[in-house]
Amino acid sequence: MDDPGGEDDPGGASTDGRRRRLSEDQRRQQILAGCIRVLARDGYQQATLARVAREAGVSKGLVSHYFGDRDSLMDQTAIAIIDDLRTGVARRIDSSAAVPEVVRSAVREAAGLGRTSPDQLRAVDELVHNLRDADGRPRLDLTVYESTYRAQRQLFRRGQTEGTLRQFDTRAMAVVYQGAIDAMIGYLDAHPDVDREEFAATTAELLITAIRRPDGPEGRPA
Amino acid sequence: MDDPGGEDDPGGASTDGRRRRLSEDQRRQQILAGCIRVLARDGYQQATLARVAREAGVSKGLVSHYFGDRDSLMDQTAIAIIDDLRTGVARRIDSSAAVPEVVRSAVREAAGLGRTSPDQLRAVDELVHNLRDADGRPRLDLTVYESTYRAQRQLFRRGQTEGTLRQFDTRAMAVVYQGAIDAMIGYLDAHPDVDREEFAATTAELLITAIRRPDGPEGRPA
Amino acid sequence: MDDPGGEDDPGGASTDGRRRRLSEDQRRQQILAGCIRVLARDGYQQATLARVAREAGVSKGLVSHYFGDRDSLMDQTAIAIIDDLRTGVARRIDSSAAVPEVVRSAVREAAGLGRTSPDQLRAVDELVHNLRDADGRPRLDLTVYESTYRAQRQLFRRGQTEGTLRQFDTRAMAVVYQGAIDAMIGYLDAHPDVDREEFAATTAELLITAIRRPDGPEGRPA
Amino acid sequence: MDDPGGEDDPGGASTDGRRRRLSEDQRRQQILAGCIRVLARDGYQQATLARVAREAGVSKGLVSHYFGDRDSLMDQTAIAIIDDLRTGVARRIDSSAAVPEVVRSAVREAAGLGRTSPDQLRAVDELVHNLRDADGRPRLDLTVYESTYRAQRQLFRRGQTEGTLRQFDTRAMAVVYQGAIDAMIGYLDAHPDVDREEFAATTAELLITAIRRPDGPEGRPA
DNA sequence: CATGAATGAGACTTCATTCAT
DNA sequence: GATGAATGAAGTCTCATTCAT
Repeated sequence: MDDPGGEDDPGGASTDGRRRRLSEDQRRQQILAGCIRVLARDGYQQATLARVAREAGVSKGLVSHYFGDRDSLMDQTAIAIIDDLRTGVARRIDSSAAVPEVVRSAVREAAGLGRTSPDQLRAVDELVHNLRDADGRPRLDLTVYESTYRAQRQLFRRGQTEGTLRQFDTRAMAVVYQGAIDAMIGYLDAHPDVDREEFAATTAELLITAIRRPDGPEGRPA
Repeated sequence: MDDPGGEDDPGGASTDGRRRRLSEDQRRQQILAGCIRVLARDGYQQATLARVAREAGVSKGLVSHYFGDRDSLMDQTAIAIIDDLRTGVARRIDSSAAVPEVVRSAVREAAGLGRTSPDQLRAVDELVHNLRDADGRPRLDLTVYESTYRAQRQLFRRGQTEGTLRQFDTRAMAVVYQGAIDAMIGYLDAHPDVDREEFAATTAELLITAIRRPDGPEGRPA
Repeated sequence: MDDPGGEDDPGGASTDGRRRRLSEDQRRQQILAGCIRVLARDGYQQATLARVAREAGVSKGLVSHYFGDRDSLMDQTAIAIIDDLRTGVARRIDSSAAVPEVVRSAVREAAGLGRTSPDQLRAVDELVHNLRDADGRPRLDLTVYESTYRAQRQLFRRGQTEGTLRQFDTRAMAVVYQGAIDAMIGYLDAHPDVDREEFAATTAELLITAIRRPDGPEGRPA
Repeated sequence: MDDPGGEDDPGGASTDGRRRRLSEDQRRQQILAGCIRVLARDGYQQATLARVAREAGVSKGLVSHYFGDRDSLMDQTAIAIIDDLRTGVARRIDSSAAVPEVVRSAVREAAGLGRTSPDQLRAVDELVHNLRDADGRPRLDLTVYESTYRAQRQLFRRGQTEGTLRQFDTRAMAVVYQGAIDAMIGYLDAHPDVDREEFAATTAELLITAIRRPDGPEGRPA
């Protein structure tokens, strides 16, 4: 192999002082990764351009070059994370299964994210709570949650139609459900000693208990 | 009394040009109220000392005088809000009632807070997500939630002992429960058109369904 | 006099490290004076806020506090200089005298400005040539010159009516006249060794020769 | 000739994506033309290397390659413009004609430049007012104007010797004359609606009136 | 030769904090 | 006690310059 640059250091600071010319996409990924790490570790306020650049192993100017101003960087970081997380979870869930099973899978996957993508979760939390529009109003709160709620209500309605779920207000349940998931993620993040699989399974059963058809064909898993 | 300023203007900017000499406690309340309003309206980042002072109708210097530096002001604001909210909710709930009834009351009260104290809720949310220790780690997340979880687990255990609740993992359920409450508050805040009472009642029943003893003495409300 | 602050240091940097609380007007004057000196000495580009602040003997923050952003500072500096110069010259000229005499006075006063207010002249020159609107177009060029031209054309017309001046295009002459004045100021500024009074008198006669009624009542001065 | 690029695109951005290999001189002209356009349109401050390069249709690196640093580019641009303008005007003027006629031609040509070379005039104005030596002092003011004044004084002396001009201080008159020309150019630039030929002729007569021998052989033009 | 990705110095601006009044 | 003028430490952003490709 002639390629002297065989190392792959995706998202890591290259600490050799040399300039490296990377493709635009590689650079953007590198910077996004640094931004996510800083957000997760230091919070939105401390996620200054200087820190992001240092974490990504690039100069401050390059961050501005690729992402414009700070607001834009944070916006794009949020979008990238949300997209990533959704894609990943969606890929690992068989959403055509019986609804209680989908709920189990989704809770399990959500808990799994806390292990596989803790930085992304913390970062997106920072972003959701801090990004604001130019007029000062929260930027992501509504958009993100509304689309999530919509998908969950559709899932619940399917379960009701299929008879695995009892009748209930899908809107309220979507809020309860998502709130429970987020709280679980936060709890697991704060308590690394807890058995994640077990906690997720327990949580899933609690939620399923709230929604399943009491005498329905879906009982507890063996 | 010669004092012409007999008015009580709790939390409002005094627009008469005269300095008023208020008791230390009144001043602190005045400043805290301003801080809460700014946090709720503009978010943590924009809650600068200048804005807080202007909103409270006092000088910047006075804020520093009473609360030290910004971090300390925010800390004390968070503590004051949490204390306020807890005291208020606790006073309006008969915690000795049957557990499902306590849950109904608590959910209803939580929803009511969104109407009576929206600023406090938004402000405390900002604070919980942004306050950090000197070493950069989140300051409130653990402390606040742990004590809440503890109280809720005790409540659930009582219900299990008394037979109104079925057996379940109280830890996981506390997390689900608190997550649902928080999500409901956020949802109601973002959707002012929703009937709060009804949404809260619906939410409460969803949660109760998850925990009540199926054939227990506690059925659904008439 | 009880006033302990008897020193007058108009426009000079107070180099004692102590804070001094001055009236808003004094501070503004102090900063404007510093800005003018820097513009005159270093040019528009080098007139950074840091230099202006250092020259004025205040902190950078104070400049922003009183003048907003850099553009606004420069705008206000330009306005202040132009106003100053016009007021001063107008006060020293008897504009009701015969027009050739007014021209002589005006040229003499213009030349005098180069001695009494060289910094203001250099500064305003920098500003006129560099200030631009938000859309990138020159900001002062037109406004300043148009009003000057207007006044001069009125003067010329009076002379023509009174018979001291011959008939000529007052618009073109206003342009020639003002161009000559500006050039003279620039020349005298670049050649400090030249006898200003004499050069101004000579210049004035050249201009008067171009406009006076050949056989009019106004001949050359003895 | 293998060179397929036989077109001459003086000063235009080449929008075909292909690199063209041009002679050094062509490249320099291309860049200078871009620099002049940017200076004329956007002013000295906004004439960044990136903009110049984009306007010229070359890369930033090439600008640096051919012109060294920004100061050097601007210097060379100024020199090129001044040289161009002088050469052009000199070629179109019969400087051996009677002096009043030379003045008429020169004023007319100066006015014509505003039509044929407005960018060059605006650009050189920006440069004259902004270029500074390393020690911060104006770079072009003196040099440029001194040589101009010298040439004009020689012209005036010839007129005095030949009897077409009266006796006057040639130094002061050179200043008046050049100031008038510059002012006229600026005025015409700001007032495109004005009849340039007529304005120039009027201006020329005003100047000639100031300097011609009253009873000399040169009267007004028919 | 030519490009433009990458750097880093430095400008502007905001704001927590101090302190003379 | 109370004020807000004043400071100075960051932070964001731009851009001249360098250099790997």
